[in-house]
Amino acid sequence: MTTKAELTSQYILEIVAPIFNKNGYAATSLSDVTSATGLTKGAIYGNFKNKEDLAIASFKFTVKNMMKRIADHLSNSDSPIKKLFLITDFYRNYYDYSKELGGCPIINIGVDANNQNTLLLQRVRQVIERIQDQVATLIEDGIDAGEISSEINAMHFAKRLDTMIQGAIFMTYTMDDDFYLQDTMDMIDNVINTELKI
Amino acid sequence: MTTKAELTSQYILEIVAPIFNKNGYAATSLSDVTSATGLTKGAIYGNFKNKEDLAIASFKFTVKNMMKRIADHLSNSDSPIKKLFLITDFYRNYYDYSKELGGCPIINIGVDANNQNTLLLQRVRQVIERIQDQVATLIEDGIDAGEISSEINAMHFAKRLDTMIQGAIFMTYTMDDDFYLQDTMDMIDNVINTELKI
DNA sequence: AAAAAAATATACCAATTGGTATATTTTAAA
DNA sequence: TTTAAAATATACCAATTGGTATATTTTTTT
Repeated sequence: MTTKAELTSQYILEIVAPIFNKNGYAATSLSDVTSATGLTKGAIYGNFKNKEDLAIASFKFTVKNMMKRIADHLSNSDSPIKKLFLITDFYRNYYDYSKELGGCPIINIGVDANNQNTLLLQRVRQVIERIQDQVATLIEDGIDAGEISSEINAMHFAKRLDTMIQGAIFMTYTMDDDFYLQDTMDMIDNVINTELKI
Repeated sequence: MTTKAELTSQYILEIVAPIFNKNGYAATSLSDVTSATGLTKGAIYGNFKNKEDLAIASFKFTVKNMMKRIADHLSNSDSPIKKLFLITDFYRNYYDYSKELGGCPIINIGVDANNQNTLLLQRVRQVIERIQDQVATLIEDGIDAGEISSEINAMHFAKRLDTMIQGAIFMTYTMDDDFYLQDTMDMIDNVINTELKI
């Protein structure tokens, strides 16, 4: 059964997660939190230990949303190589989608937490590792299925993919220009076609 | 002649620029500034209009340092194509070097200023555009010199290069792993050799 | 419906925030 | 070396910060 507090916690995160994602930890004050939610400090501190706890929960909330969205998109095919193309397809719409979340949580919190908040940085690293593991597994599945060249180093390629995608997201956000994201996805599609695909 | 205040301004920037770069705007307080410099608010506000003015001056200071360093490195060759390789060569040592600056100013301030500080974001965009223009010019020079294929779209390639480099810097910092930077430079060198070089 | 428990609101706290007016010191000009 | 000007330090300001103790309300259990 869902208690009142659980509903409130969920409601707080829905409202607050994009704010932390957009502004970062230090630039988000508790008055931002209370005024956005319409709740008082009593309600906030009744549901979260402190500001850091709320920021971490917010990051987890945003990432969970994002990961579910990717997983849903990838479920449109059973073929590993097609799933790879579905990844680039997902990121072609990422600028619009991620704006709803307050930006890309990995870049925003990754940069914000570096030199600032160890716990948050740890979380970001875990998420990056998880994503890379999933992509690497996908590639290995593709090799096993005879869709992808066995010459490919799965984790190595996963890291390259991730690096290019993060670069594209950063550039698109900073320059407010979707070209970077689209062009990078073109490039990755091309690599998949010419280097991975059998 | 250099006045006392000019020396002080310079001194303040030397100390404070890495702090703003590391922590971001909101997470850097004026007490951080005074305690790091050993000066009082009187001295700070005598030399800078306000916190924002100091943050912008800090960003300019850091970028100037970085741009000079790149320019110096590129002066080791007159050949445009060799200058391209010198760019990747420069970024192979970027993690260590940029740590002295408090991190990569483009990524740090780019992310920090987005949705937060319009003036700072404008500055970041200008720097990115300047860098891309310089790389594009380099490629055009290479085409004119017969070193680079005339098939190459200079600005297009400059943007791709920039995107990959920023992605690599972000990943290396966030994961504290120089692999991303080294591997991306390997990749770019390979692209230059196989797609650009005549 | 009454009582117990849970959740939220209120009122407060000391510390810190960016910023300023003014006093003091240091520098440069006469 | 005196004097004017420039630079820096001091002392203060209201507003805001994250956080807490307690009062009140709401929910759940009996």
